[in-house]
Amino acid sequence: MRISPLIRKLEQFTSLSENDKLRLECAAGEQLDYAPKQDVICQGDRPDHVHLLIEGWACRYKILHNGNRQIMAYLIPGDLCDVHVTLLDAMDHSIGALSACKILMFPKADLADLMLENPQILRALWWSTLVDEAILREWLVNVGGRPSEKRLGHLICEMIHRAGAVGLTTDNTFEMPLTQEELADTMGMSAVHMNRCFHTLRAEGLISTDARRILIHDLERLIAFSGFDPAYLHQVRVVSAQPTHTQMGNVRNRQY
Amino acid sequence: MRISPLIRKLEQFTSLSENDKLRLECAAGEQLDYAPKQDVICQGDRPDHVHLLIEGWACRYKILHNGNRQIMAYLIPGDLCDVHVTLLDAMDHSIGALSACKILMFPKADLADLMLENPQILRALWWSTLVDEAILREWLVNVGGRPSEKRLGHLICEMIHRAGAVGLTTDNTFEMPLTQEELADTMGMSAVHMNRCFHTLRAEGLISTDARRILIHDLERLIAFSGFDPAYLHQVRVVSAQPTHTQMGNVRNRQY
DNA sequence: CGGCTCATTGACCAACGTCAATGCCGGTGG
DNA sequence: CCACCGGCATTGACGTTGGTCAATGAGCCG
Repeated sequence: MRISPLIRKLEQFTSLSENDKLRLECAAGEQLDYAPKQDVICQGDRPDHVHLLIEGWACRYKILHNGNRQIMAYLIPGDLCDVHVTLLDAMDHSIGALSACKILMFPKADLADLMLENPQILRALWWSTLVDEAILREWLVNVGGRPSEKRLGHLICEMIHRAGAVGLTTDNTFEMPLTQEELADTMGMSAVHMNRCFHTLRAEGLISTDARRILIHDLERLIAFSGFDPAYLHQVRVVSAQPTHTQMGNVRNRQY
Repeated sequence: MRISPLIRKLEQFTSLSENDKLRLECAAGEQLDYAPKQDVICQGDRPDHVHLLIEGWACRYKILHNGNRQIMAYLIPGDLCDVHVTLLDAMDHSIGALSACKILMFPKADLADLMLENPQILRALWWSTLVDEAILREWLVNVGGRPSEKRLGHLICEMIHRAGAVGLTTDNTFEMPLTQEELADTMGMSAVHMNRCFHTLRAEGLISTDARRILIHDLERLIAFSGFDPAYLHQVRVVSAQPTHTQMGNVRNRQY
C-alpha cells in the first residue's frame, strides 16, 4: 500500500483494523514528486489536501525578518505535513523538501469525513500531532539549554530513533540528507560552528560521516554524551535502532 | 460557570451549543489551589485527570542534566495542562505554578467519553493542542533565531495578545507574574542578560515595568521592533489587546 | 531589625558568529 | 580527457554576544 509508512508509524500507537487501513488507503489521492529545496507548502497557503511524506526528507521552516531561516521540524517517511489544515485556517509556516521526496495527497474533506465516522483513525492522527508537539518541545530544550556539541549529538540520537521506527536504519548507520547549513539553521547556530561541532564529535570517536550517511560508533556513549532520553518520542511499541524486523511483519519500503 | 475561561478560549475557534458547554461543565470535578513554585504535574506522571488552569499562570518545563531548567510554555487561564494524557502514556515534562493558581480537574475517562460522543468538543480540544503547537514553533524560532532583546519583545507581544484574548489586559497593561530568572529560563539565556534586555527595552521607550505589571507604550512599535506577527496564534475571532468587550458578551472573570 | 527574594550593575571571560581563504567533488561543456 | 564551475566542507583569525561572578540595593515580611 502507498500509505505503508503512515500505517507503520500509527501502529506504534494503536492497532488499526484491516478495514481502517483500507479506508485510509482509499482516501489517498494523487502522488507528487518534489526536488530538493523545492517548497511543498508555503506559509499562508490554505491547502485543500493533507500531505503525507512517503519517501525522502522534508522540513518545516520559517524565514525571519533578518533573512535567517529557522527549521522547526524534520519530516521523514510516514510523517504528515499538515494535519493542521483540517482545523486551522492558514499555514503559519512553510514545508520544504530537503531531499527528493514523494508525497501523497489526501483531499482534506475526505479525510475529515473519515475521521468523523472513524474515531480510531482520528485518535491515531491526533496522537501523531501530539508526538510532533513533544518533539518540538525537546527541540526547544535542545536549542535553549544545551551547548552546541550536545545539541548536535542529541539531534542525531533523535533521528536515528525516528528513522529506525520506520525501518530506515541498518546497524547504527542511516542517511541524513542534510547539509551542515541546514543543520545549523535547525539549531540556531552558524554553519561554521556546526562544522566545528562535527569535528568535535568525530574527534571524540562518537560518529563518522560519509557524504550524508552517519555512522554511530557507540550509541550508548553518544546518548550519555548528549543527555538523550527517548521517552519524549512516545514510541509505545518501540523499534530499536538495531537492525530488526518491524513488528507485525511490516517490512516494506526498507530502502537502505 | 467554572469553565468559563476554557469556553472563552474555545470560542475563538468554534461556537459551542449550550448543551456542549453544560456537558463540559458537568465533566469537571474537583478544584485545587496551588502556590507559586509548586508542581502541578511531574515528568513521568500518568495523571488520571486532565487539568484546566482557571486562574493564575503556570508553565511547562524540563530540568536538564546540567541542572538548567527550560520552560517550554506559559499557561494562562483557559489553557489545558495535559490533554496529552487522553492519548499518550506518561508526561514527558512537568507543569509548575508560576503564581498562585486555581486548577479544575476533569476525570480522564469522563472527558474521553465526552469527546467520543461529541465530535464538536473533540475538534475544539484538538484545535487547542494545534494552537499550542504553533506557539511552540514560534518559541523555537524565537530562541533559535532572534537576538536577545527582540526575543523578550516578541514574548511580551505574544503574551499581551493571549492575555487579551481571555480578558486579562486593560489598555496596554497586563500582569506577567514572572521573575526575570523565569523569563531567562524560557528564552535560553542567563538572568543577568535578561535584566540587560529589560534595560534596553525601557531605554528604547518601548515598555515600562512596575512590579510584575508590564506597560507597553507603543504596541505598534514594539511589534515592529520584535518582528512579531500574530498569525501563528490562530485567533480566528480576534480579541484585540485594546480594552474591549469579548464577543458573545462573555465578560466574566475579568480580574484586572 | 534581620533575613529573604529579586532586580541591577560592573568587570571579566567563553562561546559562538563573521569573514575569508582553501580544498574537495561531482557535473558539464568543449 | 580536461578545464571550469558551483555547492559544500573545512580551517584560521578576529569580533561580538551573552555567560559568570560578585557586589549592591530595593522591597517585603516576620
